[in-house]
Amino acid sequence: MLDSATSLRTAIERFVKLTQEEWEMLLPCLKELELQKGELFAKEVARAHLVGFLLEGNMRHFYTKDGVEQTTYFYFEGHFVSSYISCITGKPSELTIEALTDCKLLTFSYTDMRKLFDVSHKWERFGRLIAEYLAIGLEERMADLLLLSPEERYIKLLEGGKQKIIERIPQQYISGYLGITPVSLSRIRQRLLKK
Amino acid sequence: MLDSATSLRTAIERFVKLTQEEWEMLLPCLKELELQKGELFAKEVARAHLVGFLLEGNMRHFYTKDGVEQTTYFYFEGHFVSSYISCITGKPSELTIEALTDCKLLTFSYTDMRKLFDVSHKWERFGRLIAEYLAIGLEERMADLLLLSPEERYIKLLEGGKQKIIERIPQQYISGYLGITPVSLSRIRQRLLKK
DNA sequence: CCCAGTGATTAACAAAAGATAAGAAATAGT
DNA sequence: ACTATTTCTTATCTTTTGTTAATCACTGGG
Repeated sequence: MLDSATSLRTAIERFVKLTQEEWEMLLPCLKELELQKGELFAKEVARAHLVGFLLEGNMRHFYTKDGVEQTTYFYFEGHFVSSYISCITGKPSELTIEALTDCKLLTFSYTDMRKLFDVSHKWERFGRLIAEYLAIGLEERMADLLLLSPEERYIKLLEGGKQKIIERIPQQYISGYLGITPVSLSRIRQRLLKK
Repeated sequence: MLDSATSLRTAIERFVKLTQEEWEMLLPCLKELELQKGELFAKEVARAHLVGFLLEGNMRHFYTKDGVEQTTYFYFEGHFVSSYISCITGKPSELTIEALTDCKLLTFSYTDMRKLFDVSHKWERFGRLIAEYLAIGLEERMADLLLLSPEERYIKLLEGGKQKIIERIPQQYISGYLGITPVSLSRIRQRLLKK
């Protein structure tokens, strides 16, 4: 627990530096959680508005449309996992987060987080920076979807900093992330090989 | 100036209630700006990291790819206008904001905003809530692009709360917002008429 | 070592989108 | 009111994607 908490603290301090006192405001809110491959994180926990910090493993995050799962995001160690939008809005999440491998997480409730926002300017700032970080990622994602063709998006994924996705995630899920079908991704790969 | 400042205060107070004192922290940072139809807001101002509040008029926001403009967002009265991501990241903006009609704005620099974040927990919270608001919008946008077909996205635009876009924005720009060409949008409209 | 199950590829066809160009409709300016 | 521009629609053709189904490749369990 100590090690894992340290790893969380490091992640938080990429956004704001904490005093020991500030750090100890969060500590009692933390719980450990282990998930086996295939288990779900967000669905049942959606109404509890849980935020996770991924210590080990990979997860994916998908919407369900007409009974079909559409993967839209992946999580790796050292990053926060949450249907954050549903935490923010308070509305039930329409997405599911699934462990792609066995996972270890630290969790805390967004309700507790909100309390920290209230009592601490520093934690409030953390909240701002996390939301900004989210927005930056989403903006780039949206721009890619609007400006690039599926093939260009795949090339960008290959060449861009998202190596982990290529290395660790099955293609059927990557295709969802790119907004196309697995069949179409396979064709794109074939086309690129012939160049 | 007084009226317009009141309108800005109302917009801000949809996020946080301000005391008179807090409000007066922002007041001296405000400047009025008028743009004529076709004039640009963000491009030259990108490095100044200006944030605008739109009092009158409509604007659009577009990326330029291979010399072609791709519209991705619209602004209407009563809303904030900014390449906010570039304010946050400090990187120069790759997007341009253009007045679609004559416009009146109140502006302030993000540098000033940042100072308010430093000295006031309340303003910091405003920063968080703005970023969260941005993220919520972007997440929905991204999900729509990944989950819906162009036709479904157009129908959602027709039926959803974005009436202003349909009413006031030329189709050539709407098509960019939907991620398709103007020709394709015209065909979709034709298809829907025949149903 | 074989077999079942899953994931990836390939094939064939239908539907939709992009590109380009030409024509119709709407708008703005004089 | 008329012309000039711009915007929207329509048409044609090519490219790409979606869909469905069959095949191939890989993995893990017995």
